[in-house]
Amino acid sequence: MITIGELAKRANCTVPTIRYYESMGLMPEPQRRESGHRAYDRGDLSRLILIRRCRDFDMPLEKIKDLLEMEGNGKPCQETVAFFETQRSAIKARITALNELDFTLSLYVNRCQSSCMQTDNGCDIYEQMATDISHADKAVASAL
Amino acid sequence: MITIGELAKRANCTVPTIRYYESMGLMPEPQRRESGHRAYDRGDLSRLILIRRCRDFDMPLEKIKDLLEMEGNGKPCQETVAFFETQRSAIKARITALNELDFTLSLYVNRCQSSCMQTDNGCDIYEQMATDISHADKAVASAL
DNA sequence: TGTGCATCCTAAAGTAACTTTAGGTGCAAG
DNA sequence: CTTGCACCTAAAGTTACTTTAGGATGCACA
Repeated sequence: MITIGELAKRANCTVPTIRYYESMGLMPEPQRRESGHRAYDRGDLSRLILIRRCRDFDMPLEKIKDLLEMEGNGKPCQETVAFFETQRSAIKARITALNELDFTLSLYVNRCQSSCMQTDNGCDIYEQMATDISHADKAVASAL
Repeated sequence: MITIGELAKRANCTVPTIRYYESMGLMPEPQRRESGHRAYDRGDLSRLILIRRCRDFDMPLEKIKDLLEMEGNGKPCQETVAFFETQRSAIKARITALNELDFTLSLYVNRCQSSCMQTDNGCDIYEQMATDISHADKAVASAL
């Protein structure tokens, strides 16, 4: 049996986060020591790691709850796989959008470095940003 | 002069978002018609688009506010460029993390599709997720 | 045995960036 | 003239946490 602090360390999250998951019904109410301190076992750790992993995929807590409740009942695969495929699409779209943003940022930075930061002319980065509604925006808008 | 609905459409955001920005001091209090309806001009549109663009870069509203306040005072470049460089690093890290997540998801999906979804054996996706603490996790943990 | 100091407890409030709701006004078209 | 859409304000709700307040516990060290 391990403490909540240990559990947090091993699952790479904070102590209040674990208590929060408990209050939301994602983590079970654990056993307690005489002192009242929570005592967790290996199963709790697995469950918490699973939750964190799903959160890495931006799965909302409600969905994770559903998934965890499905866990016992035979064939969660169809639904889980479908959800994961959806997540993969979202991830790809997000990557595309981020690449576009990175490109746009590089333009701004380069322009500043080669122009206004050298010459003491005024900087027009704000005008650029406000007017530069490129194809990137549509990608971003639809992906996020 | 355009309505708030028009402005929202052109800046690709919602009407309440604009009112929210106003309440946060990012958008100025606009002129009003006799009816009390807000009336915006071209400058307001530029400003809003600039704000949205910064939000695309995940710049927090407070930072955007600072930037907008710097706008008049000569040389915002140094600070802005530094911020953008930081954002670019964050974006790159995020892309790396997302690629790892996508890869991990593809493993799960492939495994289900070639195994339990074919054979009616039980699905071990949850066990996989709970135990598979690969190198990806560290990347994710540090990038987000 | 005391005495710090980290860790634990609960309950409640705060955070970011919006969205949603409730209850009402203005305006153009049929 | 009434139907329906866009607008108004103020307040509460959302998600996934984090932070704070005010105590209790556990453990190493003198």
